[in-house]
Amino acid sequence: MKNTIREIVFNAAKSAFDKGLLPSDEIPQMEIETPKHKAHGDFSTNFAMVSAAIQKMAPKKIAEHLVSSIEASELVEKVEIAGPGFINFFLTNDAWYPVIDDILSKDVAYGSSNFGNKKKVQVQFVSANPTGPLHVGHGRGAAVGDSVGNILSFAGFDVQKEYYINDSGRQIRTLGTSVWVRLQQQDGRDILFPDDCYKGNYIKDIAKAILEKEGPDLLQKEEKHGIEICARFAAAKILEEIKQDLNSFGIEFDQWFSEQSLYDSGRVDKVIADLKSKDLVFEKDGAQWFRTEIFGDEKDRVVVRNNGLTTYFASDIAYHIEKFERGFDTVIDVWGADHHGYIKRIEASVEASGKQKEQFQVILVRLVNLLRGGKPVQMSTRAGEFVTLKNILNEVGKDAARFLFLSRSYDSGLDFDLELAKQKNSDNPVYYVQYVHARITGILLKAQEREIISHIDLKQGEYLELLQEPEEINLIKILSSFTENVEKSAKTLHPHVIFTYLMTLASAFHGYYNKHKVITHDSNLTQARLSLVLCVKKVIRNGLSLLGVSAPERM
RNA sequence: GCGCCCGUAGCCGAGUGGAUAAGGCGUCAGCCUCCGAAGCUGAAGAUCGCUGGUUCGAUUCCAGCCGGGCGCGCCA
Repeated sequence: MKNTIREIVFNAAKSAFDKGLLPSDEIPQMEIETPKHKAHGDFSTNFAMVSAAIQKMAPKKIAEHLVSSIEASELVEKVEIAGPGFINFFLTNDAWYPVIDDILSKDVAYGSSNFGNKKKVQVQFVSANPTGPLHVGHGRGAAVGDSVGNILSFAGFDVQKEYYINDSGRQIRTLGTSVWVRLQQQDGRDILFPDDCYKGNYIKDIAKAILEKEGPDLLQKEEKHGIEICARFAAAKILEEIKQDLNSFGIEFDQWFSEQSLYDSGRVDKVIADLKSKDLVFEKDGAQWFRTEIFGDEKDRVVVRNNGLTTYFASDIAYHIEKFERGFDTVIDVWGADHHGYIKRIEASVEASGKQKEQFQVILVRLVNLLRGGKPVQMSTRAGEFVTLKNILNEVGKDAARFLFLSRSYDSGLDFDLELAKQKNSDNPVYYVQYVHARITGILLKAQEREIISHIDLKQGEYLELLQEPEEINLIKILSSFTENVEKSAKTLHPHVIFTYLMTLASAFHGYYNKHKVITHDSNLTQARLSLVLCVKKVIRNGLSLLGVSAPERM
């Protein structure tokens, strides 16, 4: 619809120039926007104001000439000049009806577009160490990453979702030691539990599980070997549980990428050697440093320590360069906001490999404050006690959790109240939106029962011109803006744009429902309204699915 | 101290440089013999942290200050 208006403005500008009303045929960067206030029309352009300098003419004068050159159209009811020179377009009701047939025919694809031009994008998220269960913070990151992937894909990007497994020797060895020590303790030996080991109770469970599998001989093994066995077993088991948790959170990754594989294939060594040959890595104090400072970082960073071991950063450089070698145009990482100091470092790696730093983007997700009835839930990392993602899913359910995680911009902190999330009332926005879907399904079934329609999934709108109520036209307008909202969400990488859109649509529907009956004694009008609400149902479903939330037929 | 992020009503918060700053919670007053009340309608509530600057126009961009969060390891 916006593009149609843009065309009308272009043509009018050209015609005004041809007629000699405007001195220049240059068309500046102008906006076609939907005004905040209905009194300002359906669409508005700042053409006259931004043209003032080019045309050397007062904005109002330009607007007058432009408006006088607009060709009459069935879509446009009237055009007004307002304020400092805005040109406001008021469309006829007829202009909006085609939206209904468009939605009915595109169905699950309505809202998708070619905005991304099939550009290859990778979204990497969660990527938690396989050393313990996922917690709330991972949940928010997971919801954000998964939705961003869905939205980009819907907007026409070629998206791959990836999980980076930090399974490098060092961390996994600590995990192995943790299990090994617990094993010894459970066998009655008096061993002090090391401070840098993982303290959670899940370690004890893993110790029991491995003892069951390997038998008591395990305890007699030489320590180094025993730790190794424990490490492998524990990492595999935890990763399996992480996969299950993510699965019940509705998330599937296209690829699980192992950090260890970067070492095994020699990529880490090769990258360091390459950087050294370009003099981007140098030696100081017995360590190898990457000159990240020349790329804008605060200081240079160590990639190989003076004890010969590589840092986490070393494999991260190799990993990000490897991603681009896989052909991605853009690589997006979803991180906890506490890692923001790391961005410059990775940008440096990306630039050093010859890519633009804009091709690497980081979504920083702020922390989640877990509450119960307004009071903070105590989480002691010292004791390894925390509320896991699994606990939350069991308590509040996938849909409520995901919707709340995406309810606001990720660059704000989020209070997640377990009591609130469980409530099935208007305090809980997920039900507000899902209720629309269930409610409409109810109406359609009723209409089918009364034999007004033979099937609840109409393929084409009927008697649309009977939709004359302002609430009806307003609903269609909101429906028609779904695609541009998806694009905006994709462009800004902000899934909460979809959340806000769904709330707006749901609110408009509930208001309409309370004011007007869909099923009336007038069968033509009823069919028209059924066409409309079916479209609302489909768009609600499409929007919810981008957020990974289900659209129930009944609640 | 340096760097990044945030500052919008009592609270939570939306807002591609545009005209009268969404919505929700909470408060107050209403709506079910009628398609699902997990819903709706109305009222009250804001010097958009402060001060300058850029602009025809700033909540939005820039600078400084104030307040909050996070980060500044040869940890991951």
